[in-house]
Amino acid sequence: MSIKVMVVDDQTLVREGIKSLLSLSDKIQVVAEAADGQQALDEICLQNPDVVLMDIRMPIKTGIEAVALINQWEPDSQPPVIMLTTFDDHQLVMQAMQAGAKGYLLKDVSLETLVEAIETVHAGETLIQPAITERVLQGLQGKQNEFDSIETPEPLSTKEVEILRLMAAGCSNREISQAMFKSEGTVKNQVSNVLAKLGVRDRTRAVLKAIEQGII
Amino acid sequence: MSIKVMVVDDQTLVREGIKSLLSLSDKIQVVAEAADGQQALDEICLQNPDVVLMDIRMPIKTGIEAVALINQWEPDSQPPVIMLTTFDDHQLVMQAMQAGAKGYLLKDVSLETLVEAIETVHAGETLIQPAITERVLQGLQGKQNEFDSIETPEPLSTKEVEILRLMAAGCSNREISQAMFKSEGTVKNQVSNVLAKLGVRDRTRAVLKAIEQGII
DNA sequence: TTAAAAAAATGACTTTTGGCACTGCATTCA
DNA sequence: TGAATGCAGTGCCAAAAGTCATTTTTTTAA
Repeated sequence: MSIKVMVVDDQTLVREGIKSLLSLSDKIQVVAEAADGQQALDEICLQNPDVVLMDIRMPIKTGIEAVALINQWEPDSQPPVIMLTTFDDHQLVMQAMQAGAKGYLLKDVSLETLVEAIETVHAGETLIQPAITERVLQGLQGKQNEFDSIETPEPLSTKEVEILRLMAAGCSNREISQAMFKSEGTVKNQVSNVLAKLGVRDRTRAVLKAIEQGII
Repeated sequence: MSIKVMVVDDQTLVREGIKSLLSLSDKIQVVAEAADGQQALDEICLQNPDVVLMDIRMPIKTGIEAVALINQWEPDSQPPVIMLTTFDDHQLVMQAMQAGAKGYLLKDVSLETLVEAIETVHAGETLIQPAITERVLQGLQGKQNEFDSIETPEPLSTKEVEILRLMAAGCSNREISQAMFKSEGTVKNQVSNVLAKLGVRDRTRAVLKAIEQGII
């Protein structure tokens, strides 16, 4: 029994393309489509899809409005909605999630990933990607979520900035220790301090944050 | 005899979708694809498509840059290029036209329109306002930017780009594995491949390189 | 249908990272 | 004097990252 999917996107080429693509999978059956949020609502009632793939930016009724309205229906008649997004959409994506979308995927995703995501939400599970792609969407100049933003931007000492610069140059702890004539253990401690002050958990993010904030 | 078409778009879903869609028409045969301008140039040499459909906004080399470079080739080896654009972005479109594109289409067109557009440019005509555009082209084809990438960076596969983007979002291997519905071991292998192809030794450098080259 | 190729997974392994607790040392300031 | 602070170092530990060889699965092509 294949999963009944509905595709909502205002761009004909994209919508038809995704339809055509999904038709290659025998696990998926595209049973409906729509070019805007309003049409989507109507079609869902008519066709009862198992899963809805919905673009965010659409005329008449946006994907966000559509999701919000779907969420007011009786739980049994609510199909899970996966938002399809581009890199430009971060704010909208968060709105959509709050409105009740079950997850979102970048359009930059492979067919296999898409199919697996559809299967996942159809099985009643939540897409894990949201928490992750959020950061992709936010990109380099992303803003923090509310919890992080309470952070006191704890100032880095001169040495810590030096360390951070070397980290951002791609140096390993050992290389940093050699560059700064310190023991590797000391460097590790310093790196830990930097991570803590920046509120991140590993050096990759520290570097990203440093670039973000123009520290380097 | 069908028209050999190449599809260039960085968003996998869109690219594959258009490919799949075009395959429905027996007038069209998709013989190649690419995810960025650089790949596009390589593929054109290899596959000799009759017509190229190209997105404007892409990493590494934009559609505009790619068109500009194609236009430096010998006239016989220049396939006509149709730009695909998401929004009505006059600025970029005009740049692309000046760089030598034969026309542009919004992605919001039907399959039939797309096919007709392909046939049109394949017949040697220009898509929009031929008289005017043609003149504009004549006047502005002298100046070219010459940035040749001497290094041939080994091209990343679709999945590898997906991985790299997640890496650049600060995701751990485990998070990536969850986002892509793969095992952590597989992700480690893939990450290793990405590192090798980028010629770097750890993920921090990979991310830095990705940022440098605009992959993310 | 079978063979070859690509993608995915596994397991064993080494290195790197990051966290933590604790010591020592020098400087500053009340 | 002594408490506080910042910097350096040590040792230990667990987790994550990265490498490699190999197997299994899936896809693709012949």
